[in-house]
Amino acid sequence: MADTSTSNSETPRFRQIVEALREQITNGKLPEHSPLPSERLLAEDHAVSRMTARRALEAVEAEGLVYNIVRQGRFVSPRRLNYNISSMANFVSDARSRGIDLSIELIGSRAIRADRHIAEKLSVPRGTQLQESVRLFKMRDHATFLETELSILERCKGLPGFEELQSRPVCDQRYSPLGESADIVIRLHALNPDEAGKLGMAPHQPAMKQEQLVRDENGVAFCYCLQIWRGELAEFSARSLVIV
Amino acid sequence: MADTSTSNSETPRFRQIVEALREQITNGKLPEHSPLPSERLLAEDHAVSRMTARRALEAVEAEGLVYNIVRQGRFVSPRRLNYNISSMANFVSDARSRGIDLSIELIGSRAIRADRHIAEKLSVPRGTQLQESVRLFKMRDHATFLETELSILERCKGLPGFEELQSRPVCDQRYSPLGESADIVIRLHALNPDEAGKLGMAPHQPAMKQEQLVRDENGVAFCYCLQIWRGELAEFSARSLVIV
DNA sequence: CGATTTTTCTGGTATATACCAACTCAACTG
DNA sequence: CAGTTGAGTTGGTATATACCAGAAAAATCG
Repeated sequence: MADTSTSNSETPRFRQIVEALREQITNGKLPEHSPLPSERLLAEDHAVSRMTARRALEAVEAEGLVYNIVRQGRFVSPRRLNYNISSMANFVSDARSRGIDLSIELIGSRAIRADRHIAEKLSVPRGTQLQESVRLFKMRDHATFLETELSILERCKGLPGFEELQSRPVCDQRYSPLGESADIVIRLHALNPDEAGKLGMAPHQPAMKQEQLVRDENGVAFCYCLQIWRGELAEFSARSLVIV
Repeated sequence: MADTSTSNSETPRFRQIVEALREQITNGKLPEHSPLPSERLLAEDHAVSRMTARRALEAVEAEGLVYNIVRQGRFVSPRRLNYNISSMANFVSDARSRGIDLSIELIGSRAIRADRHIAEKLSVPRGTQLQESVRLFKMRDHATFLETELSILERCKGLPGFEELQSRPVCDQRYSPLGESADIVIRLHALNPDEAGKLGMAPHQPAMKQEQLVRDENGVAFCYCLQIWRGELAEFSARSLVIV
């Protein structure tokens, strides 16, 4: 029986396997979307147990180099999708002009009433009528992020093309007549089962959350937008003034 | 022997334990920095194996509710530290004015020469002399993020107080004479062993990476700054113009 | 040849066990 | 009483095994 401890090698075995996998991916031996060896095969190749091989695969997954389709296998992640928060309104056209095959799928759209949480964010009374739209953004049919938009119906229904444009992304010119500024918050987020399902991931996986509170020229909020990004695909950029 | 499969319950056992833990934390039964039950104890409490209890603890850890000190235990995370990228220069004073006990430890400071990677970022020839400063930011002695600052020596050594201020954070007024704007990139990042050690975490844990490229009034970059944040403590905010 | 069934593959969950390294704290020693 | 020792704790790594559910490919059937 092999040594089950870590005494004779300073770096754990699973991390050695991680190194080997990372090498193959960054060197381009494994191109985007190509399959990695399965847990069982990798275990055999490196003469370790399946659980150890699995830990290695989970680690490269956590690094963002690899994504996972539940009972299908693990694949090399595509490049990240940049979201420039200094130029939100042009996100979709910017991405497409860079040659990215970005598609948007409308998952749901309905009228709801504000609960306590969202009412507080938008500074409206509880029960205020809101329009909720949920969209899935994909790169080359690969789910990238989920967007939930909640806008105050009373404020937005007069906007040109509001009704028919539910399938378009938030803030993509649509709000030009109203939109002025947005408060943005970005943080790490662990996927809940619902989000995970829509993004084709496992729950508890690390992801990125972006919240946007869009205000009109008077500073009054009229739209709250929540984005949940696959962590390995998210990249937020901005240009900031150092001196205020 | 208990049922080892998941057939009779739709939600896995470890996720049920996650729910229970999350409940205790968010309800305030477990205050900040208080210890969670150990893996072995939790396993006994819920009548599962240690590995299952461990997975539950790793999940709440991934959610950011809990942090881990390697051979000591797991503890409830403190609140996040906000970093306003629209007001970088005032980060430290802003935080302190909100009553946060923020301290900065200078881990290293030395002159180095630009390698290919950093030379490209700063648009300088390889081998250019740079000043590297590494700082650890702590909240109440709790490591929060790691900052590596690389500034072009030639450009910065004339600045008032450059030498003695190595222990102060980047962009904290210090660069006022030069600083004008910064290009910022934020993404998910898995800790490498070095970063993990300095932050008191395990490698491969999800973290946040912020890169800043600081430019002078002519748009010429003179400082590159890399921040590695504990994922559960990072919160980036900004105010953005929707219409450009 | 097309439709259906079966087998094989995938990752997901779960257990029981084992040893290691580092930390804590109480007991002991000088 | 300060310093050391040692037992007990903690998480980290690793194995071997087992069954499940779903996807895909192969074999079979009509």
